[in-house]
Parts: sequence; structure tokens; C-alpha cells
Amino acid sequence: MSAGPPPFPPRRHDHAACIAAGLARAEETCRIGRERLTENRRAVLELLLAGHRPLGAYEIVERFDWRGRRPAPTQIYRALSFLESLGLVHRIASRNAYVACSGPGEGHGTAFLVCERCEAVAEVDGARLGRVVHDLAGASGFELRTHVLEVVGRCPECVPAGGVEA
Amino acid sequence: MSAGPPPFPPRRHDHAACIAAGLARAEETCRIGRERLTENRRAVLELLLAGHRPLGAYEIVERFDWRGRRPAPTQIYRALSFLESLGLVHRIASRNAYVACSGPGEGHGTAFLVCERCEAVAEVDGARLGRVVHDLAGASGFELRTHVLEVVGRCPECVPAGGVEA
DNA sequence: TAGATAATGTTACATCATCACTTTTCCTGA
DNA sequence: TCAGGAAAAGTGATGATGTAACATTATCTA
Repeated sequence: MSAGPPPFPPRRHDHAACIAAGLARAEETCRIGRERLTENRRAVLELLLAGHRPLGAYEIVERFDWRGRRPAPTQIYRALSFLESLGLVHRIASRNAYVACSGPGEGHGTAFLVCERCEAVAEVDGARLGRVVHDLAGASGFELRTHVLEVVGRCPECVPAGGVEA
Repeated sequence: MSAGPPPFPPRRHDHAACIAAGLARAEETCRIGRERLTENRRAVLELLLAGHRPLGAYEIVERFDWRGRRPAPTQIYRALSFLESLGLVHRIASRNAYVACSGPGEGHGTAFLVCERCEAVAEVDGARLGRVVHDLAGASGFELRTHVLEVVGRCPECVPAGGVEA
């Protein structure tokens, strides 16, 4: 049930390694799907991995040092939709923002825990959630294709801090 | 467990009555909370109730016949956030759109079933979902405040229709 | 009825996302 | 190895969504 790394990585962890792992996973995914992880796509993914929180498309544009210039939004959106189609990136609908996928591809019980204070995002997955969503839809005669579950609150690091600041 | 009206109302139902009921509920809610259901707010709510599907803010602007002129987006957003704060309207994040609340206020197990073909939206609520979300968050040490669950697929009326048209 | 508070009116602007079209890059097979 | 086609990138414009700031008007309350 609960194998794998903790959903919220500790504030200090081997970030370089976790970026490298993400890129390696992307390369593997592309290789398998016979897709190309071009320079643009790779760069966008890298920024998301480095950000370690949801970034808006225009935030990505700003961070993009791309042979000295900045790419047009179009480029970013193209890369994002490519990466999304491979499950390497997810859109956080409640924030109009994007995060690098932290785990293996789309289970049918995926949820995002979004910290409203520090903006950290954890991706969690549970068969039980998948079943509940499935049943909830089924009970209404609804044919499920996909779902968006975003849980908003405080991550473990931010629970102690009270108030609404930040 | 499954009392109340069917989550997806039949295509033909007493729509006037269901609008009236929505408005009555809003008036009651405002009375209790000592809030004012002003002309603007009431009109926005009425449009959402009449639409019976998620409307974008600018769609509301267009439908708004407001003493012959059209209101600025600001007005609409102000009404929407007021109505949202009272739980009379919900934002469908995955669509940047808004629907009138169809049931009693915020349980902690609310989900929206969004038909990708006809755009109908049903609001469903289940204690089981609430528990799963709660547990999912808790297992990560996450302190839950609220959540967004949007299930995308086909409503019962649209399941028969194949293809991706519309 | 004065003063405080809430809501509205109005303009401008910030942010998010896509379209249409051209050019370049890369892959494939003769 | 190079022609031809497909995929990706480059570029400019524009559409769609959402807020900020501030003046004005309506409503409540003492």
C-alpha cells in the first residue's frame, strides 16, 4: 500500500538527483513511445522538475534562458501538451499551472495534494480512490473517462505555521 | 445513501420550478447569513440556474441584459465570488466555468460529473469519497482544507452516442 | 439624518491560451 | 547521399479569462 518515497519530499533532499531521475524517466518514456524529447521539451520538463512546484506557463517563459532570448508562449504550450500527453507533466487545473510528474504514469486513482502556503505539490495514487470515483460515476450512469482531484490544504512542513500568510 | 433527485435530471423536467427552487434556496441562505442577494447577484445566479450547465464568466456577460447594457466582467466576477462564498455556485476548474449549486451546501465529499459531450454537470456527494480524500491526505501528513474533484466522461444521455463529436 | 459600510460603475490592465502561417530540422527510403 | 515528407520550431497576432484601482452610489445603523 505505502511503498515508494514520501509524497512530500523533505525540504532538503538530493534535488539534482531527483531532476536527473525525472529526465531519465522522460527519456525512457520517449524511447518506448518512439517520441522525441527535443531540446525545448527537455528544457521545459527540466524547469518543472527544478521548480518542484506548479509553474504557470508564463513563469516557464520567464525562466527560460533560451539561447539568450525568450520563447513565445506557444512554444511552451506545445512542449507542455506533448509532455502531458506522455504523462510526464500534469496540469493543476485549480491553479492554471503545471507540475512534473513525480511517479509512474497515470493510475486511475491519482490525486494532487496542493499546499496553499508553500505551493508544494505531491502526487498520490490510491486504488481505493480509483474505486470510489468509479463507483460514484457508475451510480449515476456516468461513463468515466478521466478525473481531476486536487486537494488543497497544508503540507506537513506548513501545518505548524498558523495564519493565512503567504 | 441514494435519496434525492437523480444527479442528472432528465432532459425535460420542470425547469422553471427548478430555477425558482434555486432562487428560493439562495434567498434563504442569504437571510440566514445576513447577506444581501442584490439584483446583480440574483441575476447571475438566475442565468446559471437557467443555463443548467457550466457557463464561462464571459458567457454570463453576454447573456446579461442589464438595463439595455452589458456589465463589465468585474461585476460578474464579484457576483460569482459572492455566490461561491455562500456555496450557491461552484467553479468547475477544469473548464474555467461556473455552475449553480444543485444541492445543499458543501459536504466534504462533493464531486462534479462533467459530460464532455453535452456539458451537463451533476453534483454528487458521498461520505465515502469524503473519507477517502481525508485518508489520502492524512496518510501524507497533509492537512486538508478543501478539494476539487471533477470527473470527466459521458452522462447517461450521451453514453449511447459514440464518437467524439461535439 | 450623519457616518460607516457594502455594493456598484468604469477604466485599464494582467494573465492564460490558441490560431495561422512560415521556416527549419529530422527521419526515411530510393 | 540526397530528395521528399513529416514533425517540430519560429513568429506575430489575437482570443479568453481574471484583477486592480479608484470614484460613485446605495444601504444599514445608531
